[in-house]
Amino acid sequence: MTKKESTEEKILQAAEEVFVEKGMSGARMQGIADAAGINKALLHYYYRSKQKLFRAVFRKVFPRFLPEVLQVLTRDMPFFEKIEEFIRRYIQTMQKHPHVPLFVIHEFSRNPDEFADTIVEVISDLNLNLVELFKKEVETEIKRGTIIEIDYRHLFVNMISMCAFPVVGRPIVQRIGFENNQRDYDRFLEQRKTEVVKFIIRAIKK
Amino acid sequence: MTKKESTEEKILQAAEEVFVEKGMSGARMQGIADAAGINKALLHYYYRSKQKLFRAVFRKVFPRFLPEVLQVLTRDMPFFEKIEEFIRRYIQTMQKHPHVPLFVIHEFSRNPDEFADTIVEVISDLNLNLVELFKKEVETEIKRGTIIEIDYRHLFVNMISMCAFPVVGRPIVQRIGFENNQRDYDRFLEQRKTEVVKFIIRAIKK
DNA sequence: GTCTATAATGTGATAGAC
DNA sequence: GTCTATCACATTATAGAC
Repeated sequence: MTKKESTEEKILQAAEEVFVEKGMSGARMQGIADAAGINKALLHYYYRSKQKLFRAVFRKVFPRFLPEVLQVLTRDMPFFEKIEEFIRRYIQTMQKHPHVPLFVIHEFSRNPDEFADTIVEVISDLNLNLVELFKKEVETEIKRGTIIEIDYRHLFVNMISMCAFPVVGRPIVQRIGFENNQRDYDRFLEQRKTEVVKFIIRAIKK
Repeated sequence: MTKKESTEEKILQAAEEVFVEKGMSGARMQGIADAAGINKALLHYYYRSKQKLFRAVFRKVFPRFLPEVLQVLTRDMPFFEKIEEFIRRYIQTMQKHPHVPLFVIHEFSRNPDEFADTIVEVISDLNLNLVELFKKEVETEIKRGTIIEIDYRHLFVNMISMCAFPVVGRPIVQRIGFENNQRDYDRFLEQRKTEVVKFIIRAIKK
């Protein structure tokens, strides 16, 4: 690895930390430089502007929001097992990168046009057909009579919601429902890997 | 109403709009002054600093996140109907104030200590016993044999998640799953008022 | 109470030496 | 490629007239 690549990578890494924590408008170039252990001017040498650096970070982080986990949907395994695997992995990923969903949603909400192309691009690469694939699979199971009649979009959003929201809203949910006890909430999230699966399957199984 | 109260209220209203849209660090005092149709200096005359003004806004907006809707839980009505009413109202409130949950979560995450007292205070006023009350009600239904054995916390978080997340994550979900069609997504949210209820009841009914 | 003008500082970005 | 020094401008906040 050349020295150039190393520094550039170090900057991106530091920028990710700072941007994800403080958001675009809250982050400071000086803070990123400090986190990277380099000089402010170098940031501009490599990335020209704060906005361009942010775009690079967003491009890097976004895929984790619709994690590779979606790939699970392509596997050849029974429907219920697939759901189980999906839930387990999605919560796992959220636990590993707890700030990602809030970061992605927040920045994208504030500035949809800025990142629409990035999202479309990433989706096209990874997941375009995956939603369609999920739809077909749900419809197949309905015909088979293994699950009840249900709109695949509601089912899918229910799944994502129950996995992502407890992580996105953690600061508040933990404080209100768990006396702000971190260990308890970690246990709670761990339990959800099985609880959510049971809940979903019970809701749709015929 | 005196002129003083009127101006102060106008400022708070404008500040709410701007802060909720851009966040604490993204908002500008000039922008708030413009939105209120007054001069920048007046903001400081009434609220001394940006931070103090923001605190006032947060204090005002937060209760909508755990809406008065939680009060539904205190009503004397059958358990399943109560759930139905809760879901319907919660989604309704989120539709009406779609930016609130993201705003509250984002700002609180970035600065928990700054708002912890506000949250505790509001919760104490409104909802402290409500979670406890929900717990008892769930346990009663379990004993009665009307619903399956389930941890009330998972059930409650599931309910909140399926209502709030589709609104919080709307910009992205709408783009990925609904070709960014606003009407379709509005319809989708409207459907959820009944779909989520059916989903939940099916998941817990014995 | 409300305004204009301005101070005081923060911040993104660039120039230029090495 | 990396640094120091600095510019240009945005932004919060205050002073002081009315």
